[in-house]
Order: sequence, then C-alpha cells, then structure tokens
Amino acid sequence: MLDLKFIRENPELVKKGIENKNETARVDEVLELDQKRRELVLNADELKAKRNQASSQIPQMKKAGQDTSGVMAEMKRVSDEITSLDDQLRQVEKDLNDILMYIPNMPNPSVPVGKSSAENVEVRRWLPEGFSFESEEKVLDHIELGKKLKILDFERGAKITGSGFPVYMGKGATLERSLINFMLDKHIHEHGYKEVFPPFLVNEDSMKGTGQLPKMEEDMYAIEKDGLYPIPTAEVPVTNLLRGEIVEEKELPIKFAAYSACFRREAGSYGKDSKGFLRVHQFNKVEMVKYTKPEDSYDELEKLVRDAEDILQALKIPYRVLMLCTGDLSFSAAKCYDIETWSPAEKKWLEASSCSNFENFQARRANIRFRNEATKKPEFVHTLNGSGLATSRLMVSLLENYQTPEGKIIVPQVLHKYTGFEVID
RNA sequence: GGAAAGGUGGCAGAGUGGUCGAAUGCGGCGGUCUCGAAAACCGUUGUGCGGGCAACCGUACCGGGAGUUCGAAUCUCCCCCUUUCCGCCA
Repeated sequence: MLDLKFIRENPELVKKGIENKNETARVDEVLELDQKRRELVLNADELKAKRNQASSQIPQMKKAGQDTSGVMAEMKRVSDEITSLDDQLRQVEKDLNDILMYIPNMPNPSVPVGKSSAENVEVRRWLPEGFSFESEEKVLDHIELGKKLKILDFERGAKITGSGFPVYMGKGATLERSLINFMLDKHIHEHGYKEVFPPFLVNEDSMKGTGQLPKMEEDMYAIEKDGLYPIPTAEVPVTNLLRGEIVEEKELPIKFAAYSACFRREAGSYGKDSKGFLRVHQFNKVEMVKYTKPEDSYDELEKLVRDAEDILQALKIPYRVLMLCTGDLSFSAAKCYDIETWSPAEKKWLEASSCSNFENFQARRANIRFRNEATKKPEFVHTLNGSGLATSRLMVSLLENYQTPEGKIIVPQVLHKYTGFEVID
C-alpha cells in the first residue's frame, strides 16, 4: 500500500509509476475520497468534542441538583449527527481502502522503464569453467532424464493429485531433499540468516499483508471451510511474522531463511512453458526474507542477490542476473532482480530466483515498524525477499547440465555429503 | 467435536456506567547520589487520524464487529483467538 499523503502530494508521479508498471488504478478517485474523508473527520471530531464536554458536565450538574434534560436532549441530537457522519466516513474509508489496495508499488528510479520482459536488462552472467553453450553432445531434457532414471514421475503425480504435482522417486527424492538442506545450511551458517520453519497455511490477514490478496486471488489456492490459504511462497508467513509489531532499530537488519512447499494455481498460464517442471502447482523453495532500515534496503538487495548466486556458483550451474524493467515488476515490488539458470535442452534461461525490494509497501500493509533511535518515533521498515532458490527450475538445470553422454547424472560435489551418493544411474 | 476460564498499555495486573488513555508493579528513558556501578530517590514513558510552520490542540483506540445510553474498558448480542480438561489423532 502506498502512503496516502504521498499520493496526495505527488499524484502525477504516482500515475506515471502505475503507467510504467503496465497497471491501471483510479488515482483521481483517491484524491476526491481523501478530500471528502478529511472533511468528514473534521466535522465529526468537532461534534465529538462538544459531546465529550457535555458528558463531563452532566454529572456535575446532577450533583448540584440542576436539571440536565435539556442538555441530554441536545446531546441526543448531536449523537445522531455523529452517527450519521461516522457512517458516511466508514463508507468513504472503505471505498478509499478498496482502491488503495489495488494501487501497485512505485518502481524505484533506478529501474529501467520498459513494457515487458523483453526489455529486462542483463546485469551479469556466470558460467562454470569449461562450460559451452554449443555442446557437441546430444542432451536429454529433464523429463526424459527423469523418466529414464526413474527419479521423477509426472504420470503418477497426475493420478494421485493432478497435473503439475510431480513425484520425486528414489535418488531424485534424495537429491531434492539434499538441495534444500544444502541451501539452508549455506544461508544459515555462511550468510547469517536465522532459520524459520513456518506453517504452510496462512490466514487472510497474512495474504493481504504481503499483497497476494486481494489482487491475486485467482492465483491462490483457498481452503474456504477454514478461511486459510496454502502459501504460494514462504515469503507470506515469514514476512508476516512481525506483522503489527514495532522492533528496535538495533535489531535491524533481521534476516530469515525458510524452506517451504509452495502452492500456486497458475490460473490462465496453461500451454506456455508448462511442461514437466517448468510450471508446477507445488514446488519446494528456500526463501530469504529481510527486514531493514529504509536507508539500507538497496544495499541489502544487492547482498540478497549475491547470497542466491553463491548457491549456484557452489553448484556450478550457469546463470545470469537480470534487472527487471518497470513493466515486468510484480505488483508489490519496487525493484527486482531475476536469476535465470541455463537449460541446455530447452536452450533457454529459466527463472530460478526472484529477489525484490518492496520498500515499505508490504510493511505499510502489514504494519511492521521499527523505532527510530534518533527521533524515538516508529517508522515502517523495508521488506525484501528472494528465492534462494526454487528447487524445481533449479532441478531442470541441474539434471540437464550434469548429465553424462550415457544419460547418467553426476551429483555436484557440494551435495555429496547430503546425498550419500555421487552418481544417479 | 464437548466443557470451562480468559482476552486491558513493552510485560504483569487493577478497574463492573460518568473528569479512565486507564491505578499499581516491572521494564525503558532522563536526572540526583557515586571515582564508577548497584541500590535508593525524583521525573518521564502508547499508537493512529485530523488541524497547525511549530509549540500544541482535538479525536479515536481496553481481541474484532453491532447495539443500549446524554455518556461504555465497564451493560447486551454476534464473531475471532488463547489456555486448561475430556474425546479423537500424526
């Protein structure tokens, strides 16, 4: 959520930001409703002051034996008027809030303006020693490999649940678990994150806090009976850990790393890049979440990206880092880097991580603040998160890059102590 | 799922219709004392919104919502949550 004062003072800037994000929102209506709201508040507060004054006089008058029926009748009228004003105010605030919840975050000025992913900017790329895009060997894709080695079972996943719910079998399951443990250990022991194991179901307030609701409702699974939502990312429970709280400035930055399964309906995305692991309804992800002081958040974003890259370099998987242009930024993000890993079978880059700074957009929605030591006043923190990383897309690149001409998989060196085996055949 | 108790300021915990944003204690901050610290003592200490350049003023908030009343932390109704016991169960 944007600051109402900011919108009031910079309506043209806000409109431009919305346009650059390829979104639409009713900024002029916000300004009108805001004006109306302030008039109503002023009126109602004046009447309430009058009522409060009378309320303290009535007991005194009664003690003195004076007749209070006149004042009471007058206050009855005042109260009715207050009720009417409060009703109007509630409606105006609801209308205002409904619009505000659909206004996207502003892109940071450092983000390139662009319409679509075609205008994202490659920041850097990293390739393992000896890597070549022009492999002379015939490569199998991850689906063929998974089938041949009996480590991935898409058909049975579809049987027991539905399409997009793959099953990991045997060494495939062990490899998946090893990846998760490897990534968590690295973030916790080398990058200074605190481990969190959150619930995989959250309530509606949490989904609103991080911005999944109300706008992205169609993409979320919902358990209506209990009013709960399976999380699309650990970002939701972990960012909401401090919802409604005020932390001390010296505690910042707070850095959490969490594993979770992630559930996404992916409504309307059938057909495109959806085979095998490329788009699934349930996948595993290790997520990094940070709460920072406003002035530190962009430095922390750079570090966040490096922490994710560190994983890929340790695994020796080729990747590149993109800075998303305004048109490709998500609803809540002010700036975002995507990390894409190389798929030799698809001959394309696959998004495996997304690292974003939300500035105070989520903090404002979720009411997460810190106490500024200098001013003693609470201020909104900045929140950031990044995948570190999602295992499904990573698994595609890993299997395809580590296959041998005979169709076996060499397990990356750093995972040996987790897997207990060095080859999948 | 059944039964009971309870949700008040950073925490603990009073308050059952009127000057209650709320006693008291702890904690925090500032000060006195001290070479320094502790103890003791004194003072101070919530958040949002509106108005104002500001000092400040007004208003709202005692789990959430609705109601009764001139007036609600306090009374009524609905909902949510927590704890304990029983049942079921990984």
